[in-house]
Parts: sequence; structure tokens; C-alpha cells
Amino acid sequence: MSTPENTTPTAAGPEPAHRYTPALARDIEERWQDRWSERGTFHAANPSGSLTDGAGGHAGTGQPFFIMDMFPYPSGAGLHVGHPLGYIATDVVGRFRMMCGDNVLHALGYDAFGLPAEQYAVQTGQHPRTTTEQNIVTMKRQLRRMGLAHDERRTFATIDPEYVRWTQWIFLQIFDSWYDPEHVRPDGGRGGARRIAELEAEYAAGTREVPGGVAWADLDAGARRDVVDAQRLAYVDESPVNWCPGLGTVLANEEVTADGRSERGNYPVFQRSLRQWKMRITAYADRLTDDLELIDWPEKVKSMQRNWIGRSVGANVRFDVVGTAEYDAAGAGGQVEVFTTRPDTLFGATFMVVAPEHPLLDEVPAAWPEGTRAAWTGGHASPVEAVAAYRREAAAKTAVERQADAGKKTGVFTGHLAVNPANGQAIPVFTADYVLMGYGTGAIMAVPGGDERDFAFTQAFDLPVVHTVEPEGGFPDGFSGAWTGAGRAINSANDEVSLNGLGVEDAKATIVEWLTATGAGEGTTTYRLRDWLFSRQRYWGEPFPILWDADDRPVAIPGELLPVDLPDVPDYSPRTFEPDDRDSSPEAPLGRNDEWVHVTLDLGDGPQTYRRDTNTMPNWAGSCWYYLRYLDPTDSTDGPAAGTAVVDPELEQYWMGPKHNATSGPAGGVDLYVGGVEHAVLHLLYARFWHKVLFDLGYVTSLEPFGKLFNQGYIQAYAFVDDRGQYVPAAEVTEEPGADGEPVYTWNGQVVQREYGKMGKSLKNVVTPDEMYEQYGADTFRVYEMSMGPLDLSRPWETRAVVGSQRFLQRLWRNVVDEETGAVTATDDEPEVATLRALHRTIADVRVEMEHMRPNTAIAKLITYNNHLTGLDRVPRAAVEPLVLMVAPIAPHVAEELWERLGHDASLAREPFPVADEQYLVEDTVTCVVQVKGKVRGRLEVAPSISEADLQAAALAEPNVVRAIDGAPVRKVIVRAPKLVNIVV
RNA sequence: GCCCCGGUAGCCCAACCGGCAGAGGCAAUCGGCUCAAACCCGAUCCAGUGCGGGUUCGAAUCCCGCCCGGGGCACCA
Repeated sequence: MSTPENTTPTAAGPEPAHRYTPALARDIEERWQDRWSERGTFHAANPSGSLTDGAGGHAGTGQPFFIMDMFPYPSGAGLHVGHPLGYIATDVVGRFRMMCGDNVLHALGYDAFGLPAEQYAVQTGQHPRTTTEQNIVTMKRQLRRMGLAHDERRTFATIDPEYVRWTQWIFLQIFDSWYDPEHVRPDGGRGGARRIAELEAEYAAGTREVPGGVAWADLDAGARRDVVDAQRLAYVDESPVNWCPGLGTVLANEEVTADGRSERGNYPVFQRSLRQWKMRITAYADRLTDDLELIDWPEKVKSMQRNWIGRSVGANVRFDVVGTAEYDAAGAGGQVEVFTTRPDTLFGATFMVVAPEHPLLDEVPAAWPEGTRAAWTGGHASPVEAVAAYRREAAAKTAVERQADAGKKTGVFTGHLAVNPANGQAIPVFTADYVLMGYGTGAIMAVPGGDERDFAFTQAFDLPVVHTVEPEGGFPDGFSGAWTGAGRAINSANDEVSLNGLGVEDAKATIVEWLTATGAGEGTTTYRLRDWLFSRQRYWGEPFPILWDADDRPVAIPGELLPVDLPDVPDYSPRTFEPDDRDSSPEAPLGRNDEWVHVTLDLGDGPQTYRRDTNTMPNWAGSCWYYLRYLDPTDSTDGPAAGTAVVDPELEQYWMGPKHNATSGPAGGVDLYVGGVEHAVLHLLYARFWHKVLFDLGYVTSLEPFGKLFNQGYIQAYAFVDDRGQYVPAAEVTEEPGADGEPVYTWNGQVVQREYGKMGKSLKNVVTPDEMYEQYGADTFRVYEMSMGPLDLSRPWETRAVVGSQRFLQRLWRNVVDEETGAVTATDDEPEVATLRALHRTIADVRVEMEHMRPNTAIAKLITYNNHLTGLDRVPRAAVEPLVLMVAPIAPHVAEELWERLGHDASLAREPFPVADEQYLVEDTVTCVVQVKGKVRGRLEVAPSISEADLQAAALAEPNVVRAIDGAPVRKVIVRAPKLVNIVV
């Protein structure tokens, strides 16, 4: 891309003194940015407390409108032009809503804990707080220069001690809660978080049964705590977790990709059994799924969340196993429980499959039972050998290999036989890696007649197939395989129950009823979602506000002792390992400061020695609740609730409560949340979970944190590679048409190839906002970003096209100001009717486009109208002032400047957005298109009110139309007065 | 393999409930301004809507089947 920029005035050029140049734009922009700050123009007014608007008033009659951008991460690399797209978009919406009279709350904080900040600090050899704070300063400067209408009093960073305090406070609320599935919530729903004290009280009173059936009174203090600790929403648990040696920390499932690597850094991840903190997000699985109905989010993101939660309704069925080591002919072997979504096909279960890790396989028969077929044994002499070999093989397979083998069915007979509870048949139990230990019960009943995978397995292992569902009208000719579609049950009856003839849904209900009655199973629901692994072994995160006592049980640090600050440690870089060193173990950097770790405190029963928890929270913690901080960044120090809760309830209700304004839904929440789709299941799921806990505990009234979500597209860029595959600076590449008409790209005389993708340092194609401010000014940059296309679409950056936006603003400037003298040229003449028509048409259209977040088409209409004014000899003030106001949300600095020069003292930030006058929207005449057989043959200028009959007559008389009909008989005439007539001959 | 989004001029993109394929911008060409050029001003050029069917008086738009690009999920019982 060649960028022969020549917009900078040079000494040689006779540049008019008052032209809207980048230099003048800079001057105007910086001046207005200062004024906005000084006047508090964008201070959002709370209904009470110290945060008032710029004039010192509390929230008035305007409806509250809360806009948010996804939390930026202050990266050391600085911004490129792709980053601000969403910020400009929200700014445009915010400024527009403000001009429509809303009380707009828009601020921006910084998500500053986490791996990249830590890695950047380690690289540069400085403390992460130092580099992070520097990065924030840089980013703030870059963003301020863009003219964003943020309330800067409400900014913060997650690393601020006052912020950490509340992150830890919320953790303690979650720690102090358990989930009661029977609890009736304020919103009428069933199931919710309750305080641990209530659980203890119910145990003590005997109104709730203690797990294990013991009596509360018989338990000592330690045992009681164990009972309670196991039920907390934040709990410590020893279980298989994702251990990533390359990062030196454990990771949540959401942070591991499908092929078993870390999302960040792409290192291998291993399953290790470790004692770690978890959050009981699974308790909220139903609500997290169901409440998606209540919010205005892209369907794509909703489906990704539904998919991730993976609710699946079915039944658990228990099969007796008769082949256990201590074989008992009476059937006293163990039982294996399977999960199935198709209990109606139980009669077709001709074998069972358990995951290689299934505990049933810890003991298998010493010899193959009678009836074992050759294909089942894998050539092994005994089940013991066969199973051991297969388990070894499966364990050695990486997630990637397992992935690649999907579809190929491997497995082996375990020697166990199980009894199908429906028909009493003994069926073989196989182990195969297509059954996963981590889902359902780790065991399935295999129904090859109704499941493709099970059928594929029978093809490799010589197993019988029984169909239990027959499609309407019988199986197709020559059908063999699994029938997964609708139909009626067949082959499904025993002495007590018959499904035959029933449809799938009725059959499910009938068999579940029978299973429940006989005790062989019951209806159940499973989820793909697992509890959220919440601890990390890194330095740069929030410490857990938890102490471990002498008995190694967790104790909450009292609220008044928060925040727990990060200790100084000799080395804050994490202990990392060879990425494939699966036997390594995590080591928390916080543990390196002994003085910090060991504390003596009096928590009510005399001074005791405690050991601090040395984990840190994942960086999702800070972004789980930051939207609440914007509402109440000062802890309402002067309000009645003064710092007793994470947010003043009055403020939460005003800004976020259900139906807090005309467009807010039943769940309430942020009115517009803009960000990339990459957080679809991480941040957005975690934040919803925390919000629901806070709801249950009575701290918030909104059911959901984000009422409306919008995913913006990405700004992409071209990159160029030479013959050796090296990237060359994109800005220095020139483009020429080649011999075949295709463009040829050259750099320093050599031909290079063009690629399309991200903007990045290593791709040598970064364009920064600072360059744009320098070459064009912030307003031009904003107009260009907004005019490139619809907000939700990704599109390529093209620096040389920016000049179009600059020309627009220059023409607008010239329509008000004389370039030579600087004098205001707008006249007090009454605009002509044609101009008024154009103006009011523009107002009406721009309003619609702005309300639907389509700044690209709004800008197109503004340009059209501006071009109309350019064509006039003299531009009337009454024609250009509304244009200045309409431009203001998009190019606010130049609009403010023109507004002031036009003689207005006050900022236009809260000036009412123009309203169209209906009388200029009706046209004198409209052009009616006359089609003959769908082809345009003539046009008529007619009155808008023309009747269908008159229009038809006029159309049939039009000379071109008469010629086109050419005497053929008219069969039909379609009239859509006043715009269209179609004549069919 | 399944699901979602997209495909309109050389490029980025408009086109509301099916009704004239073009709002805007970039590039290109020509003209005006200029000693000349840039800037600026004016004008022009350019596609029949990825492909094939269907419905309709009429399809970019609705339906069916493909192709291409982007994204998500992927042995989930």
C-alpha cells in the first residue's frame, strides 16, 4: 500500500490560512478535549451522592442509559487503528443518546492483572505494577486524543487496591454461600445461593438432613466444617485439573482448546489430580441457559453459551455387572450406571461401553467368558491383559491423537457381562476411548440400532444390532445402520412394560416411569459445563483472602482487613517448566515470601498462627464485576450504604435494574455492551455467574449483567511477504496493475505477495491512531472508522481511503467558514424549499440510521446533504446548523468548533438532536415507474395522492409504454400507487 | 461432518415488508482552476447481484441444491 501523503502543509504550498488542515484539526481537538474535561461535560449524574453532572446536578428526568466497552487490556505494544473501533462506536451512540436527552453513563477502566502483563514485565525486567501503570498512562493518552465522551471520574484499574478489595470481598461472599436448589428467589424462580450460616442453622435445628445421615450434634467442630466447606460455592477440591507446565499454572476448562492446549501461549495441557479452588458454576447451569431468553444478545453468542453449558436431558440407568472378580451367580456383582438421552431405546442396548479410565476396569475377570467372539479380544489371552494393554494405549494418546482418530472405533471386551434391566439379557461390556470419563457417568449403553457411533462399533467388533424405533411407513429398502430419526417403538416390551407403538417422547416418559418404579434408574439432566477452576499459580493477580488454620481448613479473612495486597517476592516470574513435562507440579510465586505467608491473627478465639493461601485469582475475576464499579466508583462514601456493599443498591437499581428505561428488558443490565466475540464463553459466562450469585444474596436487582450485547467486527489489514517468506513494511509497498490486469505489489523493487489478516507488529502492517491524528486529525479518523462499513463486519484498513473522510469535513468547514479570512460565511437567509426538503429528509433518515447503530449509512446521508449545501452560492445558517448537530456524535470536535463560531456559547453535547419537520418530507410529485412484463419501459411524474385508477390510465397512455405493449392484449395490470405500475401482456 | 454469518462496480460498502440494482467513499479517466503541479471544484467510466434451479406480474431480497470466504462446534451418549 503506497501512502504518498501530502496533506501536511508545506512551505511551498499557498495553503489558505483557515483551511481545515491536520494542524488546525489538532488545535481544535486538543482545545475541546481540555474544555470538556474542565467543564465536566461528560460527567454522568447519579441520582444521589457525590457524582453529579458538570453543573452539579443529580440525575433528572432523562432516562438512564448505560453503555460499556469490553474492558481493555493495557498492552505494552500500544494501540493500533483496529482497537478503537468499538470505543468510537459506543462513543457515537453515547453522544447521540445524550443529544436525545438521556442520562448517559459511559466510562472506561482497565483490566490490568493477568498473564500478558506479567510476561511483559518479566521480559522487560520490571515489576508488573510498574509496566502496567506505564501502559495505562500511554493508552489513556491515546484514547483521550480520540475525544471519547467518557466520565473520567469513573475510571479505575483492576489492580487498584480499592478495586482489589471488592474483588476479594465478592470472593468471600461466594465462599460464604451454598446453593439451595429449593430456595424460592425474589423473582419467583426456584434455586439460589444462601448464606452458610443458614445452612449451619438448619443442620443444628434438624430441619435439613446432614449429608451421610449423621447427626449434627454428633460431629465435632472440625467435622462440621468439613461438611459445610464441601458445599460452598467457592471450595477447595482435589480432582483432575488442567495443568500447563509451559505456563506454570493450572487452567480452567474454558482456557483449554479442543485439542488440549492452552488458549494463551498454545502450550500442552495435562490432566493432573491437584488440590485447587473451584467455583460451583454448575449449580447455575440451568439459570445460565434459561435466562439467555431474557437478554438481547447475538444468537451466535447465545448458542455458544448453550453449547458450552451443554444441558442434556435423559436418564441414568443402572446395569448389574455379573462378571466382577468376586463373581456371584445370583447377580451380586457391582453395578454400572450409564447416562442416556434415549432411554426409550433401552431394549436395543446390545452391549455396554465404559471409558478406559472407568473404575469398573480396576478389576476384570481372569479368563474370557463363554461366548466371547474372536473379534472382541484384540488377540489377547485374557481380559486382564487386554484391558491393561488398551488402558495403556489410551493413556498414551494425546488429545490431538484422540481427536485425529475420532470415527475410527478402537476398543476391547473387558470380560465383564452386564444385564440389560429391560429384557434381562446378558450383554458384553467393552471399553473404548470414544466414551469419555468426563461426560455423563463415563459409561454408555450401546444401542447400535439407534446411534451412529455405536453402530460403527458393531461393524468393527461383530456385535448384534436390534432396532427399537421404526420410521413411519417402515425402514427404507435396503436400510442397514442406525435409525436416529422419528418413528414408533418396536421390539420394546417385557412382562411389565411395553413401549411398542409409542412415539419417541411418549416412549421416553413411559420407560423412565418404569425405571423409577423398579429402581433401575431415573430421569436426569447432565451438563457439559464443569465447575470453574479458579486458582492460578502466578504472581500478577488478586491474592485469595483466605487463611489456612492449623487443621488445614480455610478461614475467610474478615472484610475490614481487605484488601490483601500482593507481597513483595524475590522473584515474581512464575516457575515454568518444559512445556511437555507432565510430571512437574505448580509452584506459586506468592509462597516465596515466608514472612507474608505466615501470619498471626486474632479472629475471635485468641491469636493464632495461620498460613496464607498463595494462589492468585484468574484475570477473569476483575472483569466479572467491573460494570458495577462504574456505577459507584467512590463506594458511595456519602450515601447511606457507605461502603458496606460492592455497589450502592440505589445506583444499581437506577442504572441497571429491570426495565430501568424504555428499552431495558425484564432482566435489566447494561443497555449496550460492545466488544469482540472472542469472550463468548469465558468472560461473559463468568460475569453472568457472579452476577447471579450477587442477585441471590440481594446485592443487585438485575437478573443479568448485560441486557444488550453487540459484537463489533475487526479491522483487518494486508501484509506482504517476500520470496523468503519475510514480512516487509506494508506502508512501503507499491501497487501497480500487472500485465494480466491483476495488481502487482513491489517493495524495494522486488515483487511481494499480499496476505489478508490481522494487524500486528510481526506482520509489519501496523497503523497507529497516533499516525492518524498526525496526518488527518482525530475527527477524520473517527469518521473514517465509522464509514468503513457496518459495525459488525470485519473489513480491511486502507490508509489511502481516509482522505475521503477528510474531504467531507473540509467541505463542511467551508460551508461555514471562509478559508481565506476565517470569517463565518453562513447567512441568515431563509433556506429555499429544495434545501429544506433535503435537510428534513436527511434528519429523518439519519435519526433512523443512528438509532439502529448504522453510522456508515448515517455518514453517507450527511455527506450527501453536505454536498448539496456545497452547491449553493450562500449557505444559510438554518440549513447548516442542524447538519453540525448531526455530525457532532461522529466528529465532535469540529462540530463543537463550528457550533461555537456560529455564535453558541454552550457545548452542543446536550443540544437536542434535530427533529424532522413532516411538512418537508412529503414530495410534490413522485416518479412512478411503469414496467411492462417486469421491465422498466417508462416513467411518470405524478402526485403522491394519485388514485390507482388514474395512475393506471396514465401508465397505459405513456408513449414508451404503448410502444412496448405494441398492441398486445393487456392481461393484467398491477398498480402500487403512487410508485409503480406493472403491465402484463 | 454439523451449525451460524457473508458473497452486489477495480476496492470498501448501500438498496426498509419482493417493486427503477446505487446512497456514500477510495481508485481510474476527462474537464475547470494554475505558468505547471498538488489541493480544490465539476463531470465521466464501471456490476445485473458467487453458480444452477424454483416460486412470482416482478427476485440482490423468498425457497431448494451447489461453490467460495470467515467463524463456532466436533466420538457429549
